[in-house]
Amino acid sequence: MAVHQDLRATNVDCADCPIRHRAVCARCETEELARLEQIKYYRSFQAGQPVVWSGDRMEYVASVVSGIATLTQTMEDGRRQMVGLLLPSDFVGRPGRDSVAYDVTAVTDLVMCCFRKKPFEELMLSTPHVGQRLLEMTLDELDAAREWMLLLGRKTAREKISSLIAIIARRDASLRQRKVSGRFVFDLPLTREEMADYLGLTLETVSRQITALKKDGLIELEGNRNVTIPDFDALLDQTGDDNDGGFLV
Amino acid sequence: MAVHQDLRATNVDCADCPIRHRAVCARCETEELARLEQIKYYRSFQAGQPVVWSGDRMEYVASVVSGIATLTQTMEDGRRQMVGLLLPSDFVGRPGRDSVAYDVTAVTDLVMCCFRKKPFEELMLSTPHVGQRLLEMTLDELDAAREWMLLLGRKTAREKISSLIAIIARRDASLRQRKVSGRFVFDLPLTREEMADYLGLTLETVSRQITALKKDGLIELEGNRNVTIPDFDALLDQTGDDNDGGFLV
DNA sequence: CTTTTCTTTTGATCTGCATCAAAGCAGACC
DNA sequence: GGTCTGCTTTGATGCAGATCAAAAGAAAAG
Repeated sequence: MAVHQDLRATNVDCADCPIRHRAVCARCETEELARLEQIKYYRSFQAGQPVVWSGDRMEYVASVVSGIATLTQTMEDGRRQMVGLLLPSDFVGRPGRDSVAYDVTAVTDLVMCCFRKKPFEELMLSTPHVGQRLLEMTLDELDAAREWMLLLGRKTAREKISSLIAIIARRDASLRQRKVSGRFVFDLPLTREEMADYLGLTLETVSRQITALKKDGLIELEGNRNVTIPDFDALLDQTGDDNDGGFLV
Repeated sequence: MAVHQDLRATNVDCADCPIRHRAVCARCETEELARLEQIKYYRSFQAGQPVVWSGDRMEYVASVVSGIATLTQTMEDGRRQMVGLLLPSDFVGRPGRDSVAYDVTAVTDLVMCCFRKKPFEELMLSTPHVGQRLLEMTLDELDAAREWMLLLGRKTAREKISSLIAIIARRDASLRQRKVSGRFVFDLPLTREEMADYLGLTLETVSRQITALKKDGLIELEGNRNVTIPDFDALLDQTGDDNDGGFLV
């Protein structure tokens, strides 16, 4: 999720935190920053560790400082669907509701910047900018969810994998402030099984399709995490999307 | 989307409009109501008519007064996925962005209560309650989208149809203020093809599964729109969901 | 009432992905 | 080094749902 250009980071701890950035926005009061600082704290999780379970109370809202987390839903018989992928600067939590409807899990080691919910909600009421920013972020997430629904409902396995690799490449590039063209090199943050849960496939199908993309020269692999995309547009052609560049998130 | 209990409707024109209700909330100023009235207007659409196309500018935000509309995404080769279903009291539009990313279509005759975007955005800045309510609604929609993603990614055809019928029954019942148990009778607002677009299936599969549910006594059909659910819990058992009643939307 | 058009059902066949099974690989730990 | 343990690949087979095709209803139009 992109950070506003008119915002400046004031420390490295939480450089990408969208909430905090909003608080130090040139348009806002320094008082807000002070109040956000008071209710802010950090939490760390190890790779694989649950952050919260579906149905639990979550007494804070938070943004990802570093690492990756997933939101997943699980059916009684164990079928699992990922419904959210949180990268640094993404937000999680629901002001106005105290329990979560899905499992949140740390995929890699994870640091989150948390705000206790009650004071955060009060802050939202008194400072419209914070709520405004949150609405904007939630609407972006909704757009992303709708893109994801098209993928789940109508794309083929090959299109799904191509889309996911393109999404990760793009987000990785934007986090590193690189531009979106030329040769991409990055590590897949997810296992084959996690990719399958993202895409509504089995891990075997994911593995087979990645092998196929490799054979077709659309991606190169070093080990089974490190990916190189020699020609990003060629990969985009495989996603089934209108690749006119007008892309969200 | 449920309307707050502490809100009262003041006219029949737009009885379920969540924005307007918020404006006449006992906690809010009457001034807000007056300002909302100034920027409000109604638009009607005939069944089948497009409301906006993907990529168009949408210079208003709106809530559905009566009728049904869909949000759909379409791939170049014509594959289509519904990504939103708007029933009365649902909201559509994006403060802060001027173009839409999907087609909005009237499924039945449709009346929408529209607010010109610019003044609406200004109103949001000055009256936190309106923005607050909008955030709440957007978060609800995001939860619904995530439930929908589980359906698209992991459910079988039978589970998908059962889920859709249950969703429509529940929303129909809540619109009519009936309680959620006992015998449900209602009309399907969607054609088989529209249901297929909702569920990520083909219309033939939808038809076959509906026939199967009928044969198994889980639903009764009169014509091919009017549905009776003799035993709602029995239908819920077919959806694959934890039917502990803790359901959103 | 008849004709046209759209929607729905039903049938036959095909195929993409799931499932089941086993072998290959790589990092962690002793 | 060797042995685990968890991840990934590859193979063989099966099946749910797609596709192709046509008939049967239902609603709209003349």
